[in-house]
Amino acid sequence: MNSLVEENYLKALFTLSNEHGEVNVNDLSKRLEIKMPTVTSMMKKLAEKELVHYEKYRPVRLSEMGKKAAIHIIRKHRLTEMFLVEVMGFGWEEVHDIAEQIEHVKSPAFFNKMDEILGHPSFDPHGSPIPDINGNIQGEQYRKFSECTKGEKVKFMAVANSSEKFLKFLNSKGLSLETKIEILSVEPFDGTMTVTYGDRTSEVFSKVVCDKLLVV
Amino acid sequence: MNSLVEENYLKALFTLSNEHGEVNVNDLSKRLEIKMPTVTSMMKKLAEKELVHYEKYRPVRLSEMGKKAAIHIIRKHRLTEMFLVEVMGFGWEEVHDIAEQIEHVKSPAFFNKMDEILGHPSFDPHGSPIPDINGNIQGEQYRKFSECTKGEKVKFMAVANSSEKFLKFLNSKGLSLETKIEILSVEPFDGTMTVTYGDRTSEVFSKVVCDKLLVV
DNA sequence: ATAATAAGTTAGAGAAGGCTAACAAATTAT
DNA sequence: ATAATTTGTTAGCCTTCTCTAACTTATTAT
Repeated sequence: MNSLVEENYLKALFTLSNEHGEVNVNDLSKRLEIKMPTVTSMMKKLAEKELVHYEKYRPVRLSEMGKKAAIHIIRKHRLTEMFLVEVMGFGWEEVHDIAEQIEHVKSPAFFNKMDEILGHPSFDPHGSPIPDINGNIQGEQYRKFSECTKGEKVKFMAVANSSEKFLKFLNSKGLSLETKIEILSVEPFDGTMTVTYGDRTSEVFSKVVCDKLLVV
Repeated sequence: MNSLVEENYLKALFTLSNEHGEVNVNDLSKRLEIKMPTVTSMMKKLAEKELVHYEKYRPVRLSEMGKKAAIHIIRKHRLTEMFLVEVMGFGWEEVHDIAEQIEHVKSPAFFNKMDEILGHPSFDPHGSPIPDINGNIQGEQYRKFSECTKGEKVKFMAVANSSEKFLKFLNSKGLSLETKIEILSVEPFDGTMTVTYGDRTSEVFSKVVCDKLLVV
């Protein structure tokens, strides 16, 4: 069995490799807010346990075993988020930190019960896919909103970041998943977009925001 | 903030002192399955943090602060058990180990939401009182069933032990909370009791079992 | 009252996971 | 091509929580 700390490394490794491809010790260090020497030594340990492939000075890759373990934790995290929103009535901006703790609970029965109560959902409240019990992930490939162009009409499907601050910002803009957005203009200089959706006739979003919106 | 490990010591200290009065290092050691020298050194640490009163070779007592912290964890544990049974549909025999993990979650909002969804329950699925948010405990004082005598008719109100094994035994005997039990006879030699309840005309319970049944 | 047993403490060690300081390798910029 | 910068590693140390071995105090039994 992997420790809570190991689980956090595996999860970070998985999500970083989905975001960037290759994952360096430095990326992990920044994501986990743990100093590089500590990360290096953990990589040695995880390599020893055959959860990662690691050679010094080279990027780190999850092994098949490591990937399986990571997906299992991500499943627990996302099921928990869904449960917190759908069953307990939390807002999508409140659930990340709680799920971050509950994902480490050791009890297949607990998460299977959540899954059952929720009717085996495929996506969490932030639009991220929930792996099934065998680790299969419904592979929706979304586009970054920031890469869309003037005149396009797209549907907001997921966020690339579940921090409370960002989600509260979206709440304040009345923007929720499944909303259809039309791009009125894109400022070439800094990527700022002017858009319309729902009853908002004209809202302006910076590139920082648009980068975190995933659409189809 | 207290660590998960400290929380477990505080909780054990609280429940043991409710069961026995004085709590010795040895009692804690047995309950937590941690060797005595480790317990001794943790007592020093908790005394340093003013969570317990401790002098060497003497029994340990929780300080007011320590008691408050312990009650807070017990509240989280019992709310969780109630939630698992009432909202998620688990059996009373399945919830202890899961609650043991979830009780350490740091999120007042999470437990307050449970409390609200459950309608501020006063007792958990095992009949133990759930402290309210201010630490007040509905102080029902139950009798040990094993101390009752022939001819008495009592009501089963709580169990003194929530282990899966014991609760599965009670399930197999069709015995659940609120059941009225009549004592047909008590064997003076070993305290074995012959009883009747529900549709069971004659069941025999050893003292080991009767000690764990709390009645009124 | 003293011997035997149980309970408690001290000392020292170890695993896990974190850190800083110093150095080495790799990458980027000139 | 070399210098500067960034990234990664090694070495050594710290804290938390655990242990065993050896010793001391307290309790129980004769």
